[in-house]
Amino acid sequence: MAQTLDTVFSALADPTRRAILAMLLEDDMAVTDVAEPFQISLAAVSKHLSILAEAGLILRERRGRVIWCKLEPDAMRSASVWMQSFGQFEPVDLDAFERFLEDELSEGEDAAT
Amino acid sequence: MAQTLDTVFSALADPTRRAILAMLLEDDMAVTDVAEPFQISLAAVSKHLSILAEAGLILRERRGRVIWCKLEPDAMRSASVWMQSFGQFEPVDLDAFERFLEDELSEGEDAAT
DNA sequence: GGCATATTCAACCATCCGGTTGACCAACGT
DNA sequence: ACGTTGGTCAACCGGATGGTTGAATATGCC
Repeated sequence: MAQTLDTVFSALADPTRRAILAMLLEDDMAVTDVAEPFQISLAAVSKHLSILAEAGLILRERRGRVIWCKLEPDAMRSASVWMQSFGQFEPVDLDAFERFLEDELSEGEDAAT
Repeated sequence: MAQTLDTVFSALADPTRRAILAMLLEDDMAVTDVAEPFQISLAAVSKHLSILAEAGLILRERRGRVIWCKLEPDAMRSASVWMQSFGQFEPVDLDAFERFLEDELSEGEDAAT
């Protein structure tokens, strides 16, 4: 969990990882379930999850033989503050967000195809 | 100016580039002046500027034999919206921002040393 | 024209990144 | 105890990234 601007921004720079975060926004998920919609190997997804965890963006917690992934959105705060300082963007537009999320999800899956 | 989440986030993932953006927040600058505080070659800085321009984060405009770099903070909007949607962060804390900026600047210069 | 200044281009290098595969370890069911 | 399921590790591969240097281009000055 280095959680520097470097690690956070570069974690967010990959579409697969952003898609994973969007999925985790819905609910906590097991690694295998996270991997399911993507075409890449489980090992590759596992690496992505490690990068997200290293950036502090998710937590992984073993329960039995399943490892549960949980979003840790607080890790984005410093990066968000950094970005916002560059322009006084209007408060979150949820409609716009929905659209982004959908684009992102399909993008992520396409990328994995 | 692709200006996708991919290009914006990966442009922001480099400390030198973030330092450059912070410098441009103060004022428009010529390429040579942007390069001055860094220890890396002018060519390297020029590449960083290309990446920032490609992400839509800056504009480069030739005036005489000098190329002026200008911040284009609007390019951060979609990325900012994306991030904010993950947690309802409080409105920008300017004090916190000042601190980040200073850290970033010294980081960037250290990184270049 | 000829020189200096501002910036990019091109080739090259080492390292990082995202992916793969196969071996490995852990925990559950029977 | 044994096989199965969940997940990571290790080695490898090709392509991107950040840096370098030296040549090339463009503009301004005398």
